[in-house]
Amino acid sequence: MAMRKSKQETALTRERIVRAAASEFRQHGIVATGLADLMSAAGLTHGGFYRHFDSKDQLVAEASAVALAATTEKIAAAASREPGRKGLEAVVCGYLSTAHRDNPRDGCLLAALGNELARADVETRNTATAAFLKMVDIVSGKIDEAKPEEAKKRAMVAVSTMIGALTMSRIVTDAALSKSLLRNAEECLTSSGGASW
Amino acid sequence: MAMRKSKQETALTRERIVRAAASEFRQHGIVATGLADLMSAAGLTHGGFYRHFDSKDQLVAEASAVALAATTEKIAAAASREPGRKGLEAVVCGYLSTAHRDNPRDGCLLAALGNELARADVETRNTATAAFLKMVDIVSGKIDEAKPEEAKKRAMVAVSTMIGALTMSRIVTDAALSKSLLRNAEECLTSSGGASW
DNA sequence: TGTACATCAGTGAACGCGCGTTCACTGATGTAC
DNA sequence: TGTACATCAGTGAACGCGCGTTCACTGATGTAC
Repeated sequence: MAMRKSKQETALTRERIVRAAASEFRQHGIVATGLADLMSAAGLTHGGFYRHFDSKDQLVAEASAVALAATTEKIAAAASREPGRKGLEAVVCGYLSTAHRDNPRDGCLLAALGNELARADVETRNTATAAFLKMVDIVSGKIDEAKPEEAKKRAMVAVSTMIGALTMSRIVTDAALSKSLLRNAEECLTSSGGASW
Repeated sequence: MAMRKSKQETALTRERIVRAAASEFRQHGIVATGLADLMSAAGLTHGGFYRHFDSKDQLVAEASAVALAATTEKIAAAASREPGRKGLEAVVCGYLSTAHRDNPRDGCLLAALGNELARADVETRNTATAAFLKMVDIVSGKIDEAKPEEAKKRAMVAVSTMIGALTMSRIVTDAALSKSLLRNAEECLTSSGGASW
């Protein structure tokens, strides 16, 4: 049963653990996810964990980085599909979809872990900060009717709105309200010249 | 040492536990807060917990209700201080203040526990839903330039923005960025006739 | 190319610890007469 | 009003359990000659 694996297999195993962690943390939260759960989700026993990582915190940092990279890539892809405001709409619609709401395990880490990230160690929070700024930059690049500085401000608020609305849509027990939350935020963020509030 | 307390004292003790829980949960998260920590924060030993509550989940529900009631009251108070848009500004400035950011233990539960609330039991989530709607109603009442239905939509988005921006301001490791997050959201939510995004 | 040996990925049991929960006990409170 | 007794808030020890972490062991991989 127990046996050494080739270097290639070892690297794949490590990736598998990180991906499983990225999913499990987003689904159940960091504190609530045990290493044993996580390793068995990756198809391994928990004893082997420390061949790959120094601690749970290190895995949290790596898994967070992987999860955030996936999200920024998705957002960048949606943004580049169409130019200007149309691209912005694609980003917002994707982020504020019921599919995203119902699948935190492969969705945005910032919305899935919010408060736990605020309590995570510095490395993880640095990664989260960088990812947030990247999202802001992508969105900002799609607001072409404003000066860059102003566009960045608006983008920062827009991303905050997306995170807040998605988070609330997952908390709320009323299905209609949950959907309204997503749709209202979407409308508000994509209405071009309309009134603000 | 161990002795029976009067009914009056018992009621006060119970209140003390709920208030301590409301603080500790918001500061450290629900899962990360142990009953022993919590009881000693209330000046008691952990053994006595079950004289007052059936389970940790029951305390979570009660503490959440108390915390959320305090926040909706604060918001209502700020809103009623001045009429119309001025009142809205007071609400937003208070919510998006650095004082609020730096003191989750007596701040908004929705921002402090975000993702953990999404995983809490139904009773707790119902309470959170009701509190969110109350906040939306208060804000909505201050948007007097729009029709009630439209005002409610905007209020829902505004509250989502507030929660998202406060959450992000706590995650981010860059102090200047953290402050920008709060200020940009504040500006955006209080600028009257300006462009949207 | 083939043989001998060191390496180390993964297993499964164990470590101490703190969790939520239970319980025997204490002794002042509250009640019955 | 005073006495006798039941109640029960709070203590502190203990319950089983799962946590993060460590470790002896296995045996195929990788390396040295």
